[in-house]
Amino acid sequence: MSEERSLNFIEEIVEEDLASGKNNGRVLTRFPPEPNGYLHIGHAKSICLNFGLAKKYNGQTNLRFDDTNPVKEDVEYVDSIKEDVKWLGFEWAQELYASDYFDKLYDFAVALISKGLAYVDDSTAEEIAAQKGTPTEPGTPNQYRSRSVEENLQLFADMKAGKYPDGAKVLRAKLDLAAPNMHLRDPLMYRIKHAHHHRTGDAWCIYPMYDFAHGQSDAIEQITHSICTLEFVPHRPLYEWFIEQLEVFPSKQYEFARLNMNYTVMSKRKLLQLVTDGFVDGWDDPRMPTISGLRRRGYTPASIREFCERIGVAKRENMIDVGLLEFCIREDLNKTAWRRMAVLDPVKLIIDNYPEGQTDVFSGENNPEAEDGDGSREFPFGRELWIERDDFMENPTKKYFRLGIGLMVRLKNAYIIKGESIVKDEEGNITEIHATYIPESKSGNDTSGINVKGTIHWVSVEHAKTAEVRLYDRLFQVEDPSNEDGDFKDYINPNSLQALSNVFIEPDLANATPCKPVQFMRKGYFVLDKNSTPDKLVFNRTVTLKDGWVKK
RNA sequence: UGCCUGAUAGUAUAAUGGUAGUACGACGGUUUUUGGUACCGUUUGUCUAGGUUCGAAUCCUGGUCGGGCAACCA
Repeated sequence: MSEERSLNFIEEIVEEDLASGKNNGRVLTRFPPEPNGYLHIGHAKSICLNFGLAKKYNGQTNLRFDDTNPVKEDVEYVDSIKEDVKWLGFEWAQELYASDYFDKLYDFAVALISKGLAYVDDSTAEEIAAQKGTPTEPGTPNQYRSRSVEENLQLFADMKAGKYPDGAKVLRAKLDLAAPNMHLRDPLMYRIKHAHHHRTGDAWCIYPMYDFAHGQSDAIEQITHSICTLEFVPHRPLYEWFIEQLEVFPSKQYEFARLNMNYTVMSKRKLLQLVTDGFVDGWDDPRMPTISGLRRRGYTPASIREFCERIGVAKRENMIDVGLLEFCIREDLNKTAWRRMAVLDPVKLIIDNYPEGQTDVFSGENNPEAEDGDGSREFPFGRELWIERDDFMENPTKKYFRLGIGLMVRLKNAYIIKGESIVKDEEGNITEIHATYIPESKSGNDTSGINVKGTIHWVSVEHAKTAEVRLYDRLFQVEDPSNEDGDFKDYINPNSLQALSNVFIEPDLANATPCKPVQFMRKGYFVLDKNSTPDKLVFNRTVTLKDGWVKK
């Protein structure tokens, strides 16, 4: 089936390269995160693309941390990134760091200075910005641009030696201050930062900029296909210029459109704000579009890989409906998750004609999708049960086929019952529903001849365990919070988390284990939260079941 | 009034000069001891105006609209 799928434009490029014998048939990609935040679903797209390509064409992928800005980076992020990539199911050929190449990069810079293609500029950031001109006006050179090679060499060495404070000088490429492409107007190559680096410590006080680190790292590793997102398209001429001047391995850069998904944000900067401002419970809050958040929410690696496969890879801006992600996790979990019964919003059901103190034990298959039901488990039945409050309707509409006075419904894996009467408190809330059961309708041995339309889930009052259940909704109230007026945080959905502290679950659920998703029948897929304990079970709802019932 | 880049159903994504497909969604139906699943069916599209061609989503020209670019961020 995968051979029937048409190729995306990058696969086409790779196949052309393979056909023409380029790189001797070698395919080496890289995934290059900056360790300044946690990975999100957009990174998953890039991971699946880079690792998937290598896998498909017998190549390899390096994990390379783009750690050239020490003030923003941290080992916490390095560790989380490695965990997330592994969890998604991918193996990198080498774990590398741009900082591994600092010596090499320094030599590259010296080489460019020696060729008269780079110079040390003493201007302030503001002056440099002003001298760059605007997109419609060319930039103007300053006096530093004409410094001699010897002077530049000495100054750059002094920069490295720590003779100057932050911001005092920068190293710039000498290109074209009138270039229509702003990135070619003498871009910065090095800046001074007396900052502690998470790997190189205090060995350096000058750090290369992205444009003078990324392509060079690609070349050092002999990356064949360097895949990045669309905003780097205007950097490509620079990428190629440096490679050409340095006469290093000619890695090629290709750009695809990043993933956007509605009702969330997809930038590390914004996600960091949600974390630091306390709108969520950390990077792995189940509402976050981070890999770790999705994992805690109950998403599986396979479902995320499938999602990345389905969204495709192209060059046009896109906005993916979060519904597609939900489809992918339902599709996966439907086949694997064991079915259990849990009553989220309980109301008491009393079966008047069922003897007090009597207990039946019923059983139900773990998964009706599996050949043999994937085994089964037992659960007790008694005179008093918890059922879902909205599985009863006092004045049922014609199309409602659950419980009502005089209406019959099947208790899943047990008996058919008929609603008889209700008891209300002073405020008019239903406190008890009374019903009678049909003894001949016993599940698996039904001789009643009665056909009911509806089946509802239930839990025995006497035997039920309790749990906390957390229901999640979209984090934002609008499709594209970043594109609205004002601050994106103004559009946060105040009801994105609903915690139900008194949920009744069938006894077998006490054996639930983390990482093992379950389906609460008719309610959705759930997974144990990382903070769950045997004494206080906490379930996260991954996703609801698709609801084909439109009320009214 | 610069440069780069893109435009195909509601959303994504194919068709690489030769019947505009697929998936998700929506809608309808069959099955069902989950209003789930499965299965079947319906619906909706080439930004625009010209041109080349026997034939254009595809090639050419103009326009329109979207995105990116002027960080000592990546």
